[in-house]
Amino acid sequence: MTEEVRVRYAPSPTGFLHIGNARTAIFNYLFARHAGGKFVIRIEDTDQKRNVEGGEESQLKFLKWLGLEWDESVDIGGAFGPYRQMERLDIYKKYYQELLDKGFAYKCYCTPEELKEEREQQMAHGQTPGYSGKCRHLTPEQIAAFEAEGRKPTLRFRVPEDETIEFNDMVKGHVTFHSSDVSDFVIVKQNGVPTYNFAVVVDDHLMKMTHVLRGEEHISNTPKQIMLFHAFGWQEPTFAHMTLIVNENHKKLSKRDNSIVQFIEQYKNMGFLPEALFNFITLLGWSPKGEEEIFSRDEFIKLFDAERLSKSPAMFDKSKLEWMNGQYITKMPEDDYVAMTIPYLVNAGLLPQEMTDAQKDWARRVVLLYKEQLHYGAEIVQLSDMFFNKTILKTELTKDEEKILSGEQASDVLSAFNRELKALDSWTAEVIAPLIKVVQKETKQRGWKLYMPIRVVATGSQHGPELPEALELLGRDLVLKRMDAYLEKQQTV
RNA sequence: AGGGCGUUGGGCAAGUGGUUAAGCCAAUGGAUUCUCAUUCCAUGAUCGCGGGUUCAAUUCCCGUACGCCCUCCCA
Repeated sequence: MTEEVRVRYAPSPTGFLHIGNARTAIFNYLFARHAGGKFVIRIEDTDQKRNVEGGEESQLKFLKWLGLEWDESVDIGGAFGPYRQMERLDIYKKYYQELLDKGFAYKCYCTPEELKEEREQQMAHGQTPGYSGKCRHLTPEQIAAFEAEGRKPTLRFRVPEDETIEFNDMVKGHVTFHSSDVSDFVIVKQNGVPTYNFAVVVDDHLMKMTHVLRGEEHISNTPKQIMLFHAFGWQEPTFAHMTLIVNENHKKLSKRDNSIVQFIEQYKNMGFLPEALFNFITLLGWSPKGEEEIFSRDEFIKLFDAERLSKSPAMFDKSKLEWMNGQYITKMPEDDYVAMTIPYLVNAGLLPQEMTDAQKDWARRVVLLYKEQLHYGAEIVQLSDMFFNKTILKTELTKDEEKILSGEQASDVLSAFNRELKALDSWTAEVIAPLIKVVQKETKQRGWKLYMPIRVVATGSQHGPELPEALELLGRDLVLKRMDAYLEKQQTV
């Protein structure tokens, strides 16, 4: 019988969910679901100083928003709880006591200051920084003396002298470390709380994790953890160290990096869709077999294969994300699209909070004009700008606009069109469109020379959606005012 | 400084001991269109560098450069 696959995403609540976190969570999730196994979320909150208020909540909230579901965690419980490390202190105690009793660990009375100085000395002499092992063989008298001083010890793991630690990484292949490159590391801090490297091992064992998929930055922690597994006589899980995600400068994405939008919440606020983000993030450091790039969550579950995790760093390509999100927006149901975009216009003060049915309908039509080209929700504000800018007569024209209006034909076209528009008793794209043809016949102008003058004067911009519909939505009043104002100015000049 | 890992066109990325070295994004050029957008077509890599193994290497081995990660009483 094969063991049930169990994997976990183990965030520390030191911040909100960012791209890197999300990627790790997604891969674990896909791996578990693909194998029909369990996906667990465990909160690693042993660094109380760095924990931030709301961090844990935010992690779960945005994971859920992205479409992940988990089988065990702080919020829904499970058979292997508690799932918050600070609630597992008693459990850890039993295990580190065991290591102490068996001589795998010892008490270290060095102060942080002493250690820091030691490190700096080593660096200054060009040596590899690392703990010297000073407290490895303390006599009972020395210990008593330290205790009498009121010093509180940390617990350090006694790293074996001359041992090769190796493992088969699902991504990197065979990886080897030598124990002499690892110095005795702290497993329990002065305050009695275990460190990450210790707690992970105990938890992963107790929670029966079969695989550990995590970021590559953990690869050098792995030998430490393996030594702990061995000290306990436990079988270590299979490791998979995923590529880092790097920014445009090829640096690891860090929470403090401002060159890139990091947090899932920010993407949500900008109007990125969870499906698109999920899709995009999954393609960071992993690739499917064929040529397709757009996949649903269920398709990913079916396809996911850890063999195809890539070894080299993935760069976060914002423009591709925008493209991908645009693909999802294009396929979105119209109602959803409208519901997503309108709030951005309201927030920008361009639309009233409370709208009449007519206003709603108008806004809907405006917004729908851009459905195919919108990359993300917030972009609607700039894209639809021409429907909210009520300037009658532009005073400053761009070079192109000047060129468009300077032609002799421009005024003819404009006055002819203006006259036709005024004769209209209704105002819809359907009745406006034929008028352009009428003007075409009358002035013998067509194409660029026909449309552009009208567009520039009536809409105030040389770019925009289909002219007749744009004019309809701009409204009769505004369009006529603009044309009149322009023509009048032409005459006075 | 030590250890680990990586290196395929601007970005992502597939792939193989002998191929025209996929595909996507971006860029540029072109076609269509009143413009933007859309759509379509086109354009670009001697696979970091040097050596070796081999009839043959981007693919295997060694070295080197560069990059990144770790070396914390952070995770």
